[in-house]
Amino acid sequence: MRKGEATRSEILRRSAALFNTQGYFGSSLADIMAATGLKKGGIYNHFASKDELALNAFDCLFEAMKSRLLDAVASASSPPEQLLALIDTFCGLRSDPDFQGGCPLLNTAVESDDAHPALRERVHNGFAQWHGLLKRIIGQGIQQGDFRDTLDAGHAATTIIITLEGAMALSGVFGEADPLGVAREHLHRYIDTEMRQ
Amino acid sequence: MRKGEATRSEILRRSAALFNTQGYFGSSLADIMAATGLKKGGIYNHFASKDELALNAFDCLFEAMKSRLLDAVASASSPPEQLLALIDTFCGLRSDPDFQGGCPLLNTAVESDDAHPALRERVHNGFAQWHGLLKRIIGQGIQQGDFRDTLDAGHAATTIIITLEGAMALSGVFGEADPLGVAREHLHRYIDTEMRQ
Amino acid sequence: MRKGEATRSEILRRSAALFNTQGYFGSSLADIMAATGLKKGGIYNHFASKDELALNAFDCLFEAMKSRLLDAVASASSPPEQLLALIDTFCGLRSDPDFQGGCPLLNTAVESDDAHPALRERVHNGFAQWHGLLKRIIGQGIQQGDFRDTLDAGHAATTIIITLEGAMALSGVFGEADPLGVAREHLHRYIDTEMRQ
Amino acid sequence: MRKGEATRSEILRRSAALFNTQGYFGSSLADIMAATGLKKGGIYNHFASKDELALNAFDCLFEAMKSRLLDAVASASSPPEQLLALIDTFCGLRSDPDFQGGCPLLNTAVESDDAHPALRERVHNGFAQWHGLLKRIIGQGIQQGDFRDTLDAGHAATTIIITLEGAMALSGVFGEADPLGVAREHLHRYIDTEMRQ
DNA sequence: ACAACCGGGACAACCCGTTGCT
DNA sequence: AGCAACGGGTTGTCCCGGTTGT
Repeated sequence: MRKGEATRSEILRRSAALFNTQGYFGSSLADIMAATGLKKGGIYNHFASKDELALNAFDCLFEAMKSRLLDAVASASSPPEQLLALIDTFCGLRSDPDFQGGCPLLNTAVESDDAHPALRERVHNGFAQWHGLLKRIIGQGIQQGDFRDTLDAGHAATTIIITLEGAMALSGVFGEADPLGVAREHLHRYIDTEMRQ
Repeated sequence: MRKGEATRSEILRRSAALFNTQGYFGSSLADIMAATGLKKGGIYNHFASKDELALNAFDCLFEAMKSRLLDAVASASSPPEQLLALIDTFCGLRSDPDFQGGCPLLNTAVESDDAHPALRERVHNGFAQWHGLLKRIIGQGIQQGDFRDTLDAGHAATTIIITLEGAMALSGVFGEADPLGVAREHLHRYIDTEMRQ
Repeated sequence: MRKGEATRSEILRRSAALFNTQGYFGSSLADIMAATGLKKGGIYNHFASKDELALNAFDCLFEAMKSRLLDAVASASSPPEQLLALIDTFCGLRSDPDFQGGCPLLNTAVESDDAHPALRERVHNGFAQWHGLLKRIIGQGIQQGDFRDTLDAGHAATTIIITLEGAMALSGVFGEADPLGVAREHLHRYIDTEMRQ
Repeated sequence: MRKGEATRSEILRRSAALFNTQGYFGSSLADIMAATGLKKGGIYNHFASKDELALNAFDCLFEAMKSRLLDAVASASSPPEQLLALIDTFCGLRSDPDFQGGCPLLNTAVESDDAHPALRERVHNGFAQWHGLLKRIIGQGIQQGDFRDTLDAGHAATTIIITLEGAMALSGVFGEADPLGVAREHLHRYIDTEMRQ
C-alpha cells in the first residue's frame, strides 16, 4: 500500500517529465520503462493504459505548476505585486528540472490539439483556471484602486498569459536572445505603465 | 510545368497541412496517402523518406509564411507601419486554410524540440531569420528617427515575436478570449507608446 | 483448513463453468478472479498454476456429470430402462446451470485436441469410461435377453454416445430445430426397434 | 495482382487448417507466420486483422466442405442415394488433409459459442444451409415415394447431422472404436429401415 | 522506365500467467 | 494471503525496400 503509492508517484513524476519534453506520441512505453526502471507489468499494475498514465501525469505536472504560481500569489500582498510574483515564478520555472520541457499546458496544447480530445479538454480547463486567476487578481486590483478602472481585466490577463507562454515556448529554440527575461521585463513595464495608475 | 512537379507540390502542400496540425509523429504515411490520394509508391517516387518529405514540407510552409510577412513589410513604407503590417498579417494567418494548425515554426519547435535534430535546426534558423528581419526594421526605424534611440532592437523584436507566437499557440485552446486579437491590440499599443517617439 | 476447502471448491465450481463455456484459452485469470471474487494470490494459494486449476476443474465437472448419469442408471432396474434413463438425463443436462456450456468432455475434446496433452488424456479416459459403462449395460441386457444377441455392444454404445454428443454440441447453434429432443426421440426409437427383441 | 491472389489463397488455406485444428484462440499470428512462411507485414497486407483472416478462412473451409457434399449429392440420382453419398463423403472427409481437424462448423461452434459473435453467426448460417439441403432432399424423396410420407423431414435431417457431427467430433479422441464408421453404418441402416418404404 | 504491389522486420501498446516480498 | 513487479507473448502499425507486371 505505502510502497505502491510511492512507486505510483515516481512513475508519474518521471513520465510527466518525459511527456513534457518528448510529447505524448514521442514517449514510448520503452522510454517510460527506462526512465522508471520498471518493466511493463510494473507500470501497467498502476495504470490501465498509456492514456490513463498520460492524463494523470499531465494532472500531476499541472497541479505542481499551479501550486507554485498560487504560492507566489499568496506570498504577495497587493494585486500588482501578486502579478509580478506570478510572472517571476513562471519565468523561473524552466530552471526547475520538473519543467525542463517547458509549460505542460502549452506543450500539450500544441501536440494534442487535434489528436487527443481528453488531453485537449484538460488543457482548455487549465487555461481557463489560469485566466480566471489572473482576471480575479486584476479585478481586485481595479477595485482597490491599484489598477485603472478603464482596464479590461480579461484582456490584460490574456496579454500576460500569451506573453509568458510564447516566451516559454521559444526559450528552447531561440539562440542568442533570452525570451523569458525579455517577457519578464516587458510585463513588468506593462504593469507599471499600462495597468497601474 | 511538368506533371511530376505538380504532383510533388501537391504532396508537399497536403502533407504540410497534415504535419502542421497533427505533428510529425502523429501523421503516418497512411494519413498522407489518404490526404494526397496517392499510393505509397507514388509518394516515395518523389521523396526518399518520410523525413525528407517532412523537411521539404516544413520548408514549403515556412517559405509560404515568410513570403506573406515579407509582402506585408514590402507594402508598407515606414518601419512602424511595416511592423504593424507584419503583425496584422501574422494574426490573420490562422484563417488561411494552409495555416489552420498554427505557426509551423512554433509547432515544430514544440514537438521536435528533442526528437528531431534536423527539424530543430530549421526551426532555429527560421526564428533567427524572423528575429533578424524585425531587428533590421526596428534598427532602421531608430536610424530614421521613427523609434527612440534608447530602444534595444533585439529586445523589441523578441517581445513582438513571443507575443505573436504565444497568441497563435493559444488561439486554438482558449475558450472565450481571442488571443490573436488581444495580441494585435497589445502590440499596436506597445509600438505606439513604448517604441515610437 | 475447512474454510480453505470450501473456497477451493468454490473456485473449482466457478472456473469449471467458465472453462466449459469460454474454453481454456478463452478464460483468463482475470475472468476467474471476477467470477470467484478472489485476487490472484487467493487463487494461486490453492492451485499452483492455471493448468492445475483447469485439470481439477475438468475433473470436478466430469465427476459431476458422471454421478448424474450413474444415478440415473442406478434408479432404473432393467438395462433398456437404464439406457433410456441415461439418455434422458444427458439430454436434460443443458438446463442445469453447471452445464450451460454443454458437455465438458466434448468441449475439451474439441478445443484441446492438439493443444493440451494432459487434458486430452483425461478426455480420452472420460470417453473410455462412458463407453465402458454403456457397453456393460448393453452386454448385461444381451445376457438377460433384453437385447438381441446379434447386437455389437461396442457399436451400439458408440452410436448412442455420438448421437448424444452431436446433439449437445449443436444444441446451442441450431436455430429452429431442437437437437437434444430429436436425439432423445431417435435413440428411444433406436433402442426399441434395433436393440430390443 | 496474380501473385497477390495466390499468396492470399495460400494464407487462407494454411491458416484455415490451423484454425480448424488448434482453434481461433489457440492459433497465434506467430503460428500463422510459421505456417505460411510470411512475416506479419505480409499477412496484414492481405487481411486487416486476425479476425478478418479467421472469418475468411472459415468461409474458405466451409465452402470447400459444401462443394464436396454438393458434388456427392449431384453425382447421385435418387434422394436415398443422395443421402447415402453425402454421408459417405462426410465420413471420408477426415482423411483429407484439409479437414484433419474435423468439421469446421462444429469446431467453430464449440469454441466460439460465446466468444466470437461474427463466427457464431456464420456457423449458425452454415448449419441452416446444411439442414436445408437435407430437408430438401428428404422432402423430394417423400414426394417421389422413396421415403414414407409419415416422415418429418426436419427431424430426419437433424438426426443425420447430429450423428455425423458427433461422430466427427469424437473421431479424434475415441480410442479403439471408429465413430465415423459406426455413424456411417448406423445412418445407412436408419435410412433403410426408418425412412425408406 | 516506372509506378503499383507485396513483403519485411522492427516496434508499438497491451495482457498474460507467474512469483517474491511483506 | 495479498500487493507489486516481472518479462515474455499477444495483436497490430509503422516505414520502407525489392520485385513485378505494364
